[in-house]
Amino acid sequence: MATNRFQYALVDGNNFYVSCERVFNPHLEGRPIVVLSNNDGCAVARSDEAKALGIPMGAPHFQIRDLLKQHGGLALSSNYALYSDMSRRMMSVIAEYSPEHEVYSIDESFLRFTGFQHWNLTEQGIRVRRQVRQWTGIPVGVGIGPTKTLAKLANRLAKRHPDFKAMGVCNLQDLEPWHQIAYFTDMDVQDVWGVGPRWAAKLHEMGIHSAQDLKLADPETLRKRFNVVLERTIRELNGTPCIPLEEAPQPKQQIVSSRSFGQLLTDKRDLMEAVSTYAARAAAKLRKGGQAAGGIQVFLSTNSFRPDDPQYHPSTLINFTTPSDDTARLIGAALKGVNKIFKPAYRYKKAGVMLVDLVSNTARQGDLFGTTTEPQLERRGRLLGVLDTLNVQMGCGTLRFAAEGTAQAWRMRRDTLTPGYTTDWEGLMVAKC
DNA sequence: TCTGGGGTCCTAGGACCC
DNA sequence: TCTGGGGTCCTAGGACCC
Repeated sequence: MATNRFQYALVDGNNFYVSCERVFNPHLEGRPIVVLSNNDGCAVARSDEAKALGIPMGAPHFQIRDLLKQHGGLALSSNYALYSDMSRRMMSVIAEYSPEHEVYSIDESFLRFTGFQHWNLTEQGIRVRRQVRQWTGIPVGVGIGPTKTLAKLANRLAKRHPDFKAMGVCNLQDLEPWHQIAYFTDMDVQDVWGVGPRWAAKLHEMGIHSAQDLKLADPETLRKRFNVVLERTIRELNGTPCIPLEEAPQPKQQIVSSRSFGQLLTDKRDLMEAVSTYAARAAAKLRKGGQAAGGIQVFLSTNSFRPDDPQYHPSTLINFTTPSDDTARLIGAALKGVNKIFKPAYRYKKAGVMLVDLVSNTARQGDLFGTTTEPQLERRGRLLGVLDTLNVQMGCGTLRFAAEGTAQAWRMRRDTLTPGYTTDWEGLMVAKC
């Protein structure tokens, strides 16, 4: 492989949520552990032992409960407050290794090395891995290559291939060309970043089975049969960077807040409470990003896993005359939406809101026909600021609007939630002598 | 009984304008 | 006998990601 000016490293946590739990509870080591999605629905993270039992990603909890029990395993409710905090700690360690750093997801980040030609990046990979482990307790894998797609691919080898697993680092630069071809030929095309199940099936039909096949495919032809995204993937596999490093988070284009309910709902008041809560949560996210929404979409849904039940999946969009970040206004619009689409006699499983047409709060258009004056907006902003601060400091939902309800019969299930070890004074560990 | 949530980008096709 | 064409904007749907 020719030496590029840049090299990318992808550092990501192994079985991240499970690893976060294990940091604080050593009894979880060596056992099949899964972390469940919201509402304790299905497995979203699995320990190696759980994977070895054949538990697939997304397996419904009720289908794997017995298997886990038989093997001394455990299913935990997800503790996102804990995982976000652990993520922040992990990222701050990783960021020390290059001035060019992108946080790609809760457990993954890219580093770019520019002008590090004389460094041994494999050594750097080993160091970052050791340091993250030592400082946060999280095991990570490191993949290094001349593009993001290749770094992802190398990371997969680092975590899964016996040749690299012990070291936990795979640097494509270290491999002889024939050796690289062997690894690429060994990898199914669906395991390439950017190729999902649909495209993989179509590619297999065309005789493109492995990462190596895709690398050698004609980008122009595949662009016509698929789209420009796949063309970029092919070019990236060949060492041409097409996907930029995004060091600053991009402003959001939409904000979604939705949840399945702990039980099926039929009462309109329950739905109104739930939707109000989601609208409030979305509004808080909106203000955190310094944005305002031009509209809000509300949706309800029955349980589509029960095809014999009457199905109903309505949605409606309410546009504002001027963009807003005011919880009260968003809740008001959301409730209007519920009124519009709610029909009795259905059993609802899920509801949500989506904020759309987001604009930066600094560049907001004034309300030509509105009655709200600047000082009123100003006071309103201060009030919402206090609400946000309190909810961050004292916990989400400490201060809320009456429309969100108090009993909240529809709240999600979290039967096996672990303590907020690093995010809640009550969850702090106690050392006993 | 029990099946997640939150995002992005691309494309095709229709509406509309001149 | 004869009925344009090009550009832009918007939306829905489909694919992908974690």
